[in-house]
Amino acid sequence: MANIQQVAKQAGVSVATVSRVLNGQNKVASKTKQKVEEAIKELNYEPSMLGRNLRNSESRIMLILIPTISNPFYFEIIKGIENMALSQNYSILLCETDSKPEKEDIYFDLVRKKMADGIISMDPAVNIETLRELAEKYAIIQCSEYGGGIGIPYVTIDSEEASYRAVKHLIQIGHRKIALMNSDEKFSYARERKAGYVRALAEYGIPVIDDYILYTQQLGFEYGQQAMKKILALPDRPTAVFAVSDLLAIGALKELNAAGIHVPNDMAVVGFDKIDFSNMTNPTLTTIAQPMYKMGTIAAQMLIDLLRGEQVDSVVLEHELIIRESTSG
Amino acid sequence: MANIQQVAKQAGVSVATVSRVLNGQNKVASKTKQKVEEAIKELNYEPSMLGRNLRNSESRIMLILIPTISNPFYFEIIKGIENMALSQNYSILLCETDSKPEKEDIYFDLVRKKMADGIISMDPAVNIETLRELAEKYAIIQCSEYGGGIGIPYVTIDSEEASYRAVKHLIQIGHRKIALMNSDEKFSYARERKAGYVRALAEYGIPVIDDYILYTQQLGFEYGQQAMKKILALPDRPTAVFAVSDLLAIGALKELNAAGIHVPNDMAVVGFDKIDFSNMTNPTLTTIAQPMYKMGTIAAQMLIDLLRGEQVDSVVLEHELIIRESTSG
DNA sequence: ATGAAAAATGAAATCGATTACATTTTCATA
DNA sequence: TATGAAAATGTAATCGATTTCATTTTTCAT
Repeated sequence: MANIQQVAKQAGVSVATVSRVLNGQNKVASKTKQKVEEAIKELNYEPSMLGRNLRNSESRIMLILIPTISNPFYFEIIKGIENMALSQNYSILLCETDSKPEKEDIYFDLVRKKMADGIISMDPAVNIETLRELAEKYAIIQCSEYGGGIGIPYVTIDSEEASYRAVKHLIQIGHRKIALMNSDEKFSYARERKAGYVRALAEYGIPVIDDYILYTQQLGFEYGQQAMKKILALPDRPTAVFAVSDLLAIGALKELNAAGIHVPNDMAVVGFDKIDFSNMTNPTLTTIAQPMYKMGTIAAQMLIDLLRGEQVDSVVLEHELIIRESTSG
Repeated sequence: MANIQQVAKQAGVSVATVSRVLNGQNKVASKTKQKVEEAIKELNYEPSMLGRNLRNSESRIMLILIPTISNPFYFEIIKGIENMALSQNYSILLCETDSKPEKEDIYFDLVRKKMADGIISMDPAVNIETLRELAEKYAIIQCSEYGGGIGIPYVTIDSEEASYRAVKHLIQIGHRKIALMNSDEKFSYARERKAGYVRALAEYGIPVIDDYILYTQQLGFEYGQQAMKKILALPDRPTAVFAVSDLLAIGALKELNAAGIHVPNDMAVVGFDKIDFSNMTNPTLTTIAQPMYKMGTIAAQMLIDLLRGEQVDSVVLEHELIIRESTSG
């Protein structure tokens, strides 16, 4: 495995010249350049990023923190991040935290140890205080989920408004007994989506019934199924459910199917995220679409800007209510 | 951001001593050790992996090549890899190739440039010749999908046998007109699964009908839907379908649903992979389960062994036919 | 107290690149 | 042809760790 010294020797020039050829910017006489390129080819030389990175004090790696890889919601975001990163010569380290602080810390260490230049955090469970401290020394962007007011730039959608629209849609098609299948309120998105739910109900003078609001520990089919079981056991059963995640909604649909309850006639269902699978269910799922790919590219661009020392501002992207069979027989 | 020099100065020792304290192995007087540790704490020192990696000529990063992140089949494998990697102080760089050689090459470059120590390839589209060449100089493990006979260790299941069992199951419950929804035969798994299909039919004296074998360009719901449309248009319609991926099978189910064809009564369906979704469909999907998590941990361990210079042998893991509603009314 | 062996520590080379600064070469012009 | 500016190239420091080998300190039996 040749190094730059050997290339220099082979080409009969100094390492500086080889480096200049490598990086293209500086002027090198075309004859010299040719000699160097030949030497590179002959020796099958590939510049080591280890050396380059040390010298440049950068790793050109960005850390992506996600709670779990199992939620397809993250797919498109990751693709967006990856493409933007790649186009600017960054690679991405995908880190699944399982929403556990210990695992989070392992990954934070990678930044502290210069193995990664910055972080795009999508983990709603992230310890916000740790994140804030870290952000003082390192470049961090929040994507999708965020803690406001801590000075870390984020890109997201207006969850409150999206939720409001989803619930309003249910009300407008005639529902008044609407359940909310939420996740833990320690997550900002959970709080916001609840707020939107409450606002929509309030606007139509519908009282908020505590029993209609369920909390799931995690996002996953099973949790949606369980929550739906509880809803079905309610004495005054709701006629509609708004779930804060497609995964929950799909689990709910499954449970409704099993119970022989017709969707949307007996129970309407709305999800959130528009994951691919939400169009494969029977009936297909009404849901909120987020511009995930775009969110990813923007997050990556923001991080790169931040790393360049530029000022970056938070971004709120548009969302869209996608009406499908689960709310329109 | 302190470096080892400053710690040494602060502690009144040499950098060698600090390094020894850092790495624990060498004997350092406990008094000295304490001084150093205090200095580390005072300066908030974190050793830079850039320096360490350059010196050690390793990056402690392993590359995971997957065709697309959108197939949940990879979830558990990735988790397995990640956990094993983490436990041995490796990080994983997740790389989506989209089965495009250009993208593949970008990632291969990371290995050539020492940004990654080795590769776990799960990409069936990977250029096998490139991979073989690369394997001469770098550590590579094939996971799930593999090219045999090129001397690169792999961990996988017996796809031919799994496919044989799936089709045999369909035959045993009474089907004789069985379609195969395959993907491109450039992939080894596609060839093997077809072979298993053919063997099962042959065993029962059922002729192979070319029209019953469909090829999809990719694995994805839409492709399953399209293929099912073609099957439904067949003059002598099959009564069962074996799809080589759950994604295809789920798309097929969707299409059957839309066409008002009852599963399994009018058409039985078998998938492959046992992704989470496969239990959420209506009806639930009969499928082949692979020990994905285990496959991941083994692949990671194999790569680490390879990096250590040890001899590693290929592994074939068990699979299991999971019979659910789509084949048992 | 002495000396040899063992333990602890330090000096300096090394990994492989980039780059500031110094030096040499080129080349147009007087 | 001599001269000076511009262009090309080289020298050597640097990034931040690890590690070999040399040196110093400690330990302990005599």
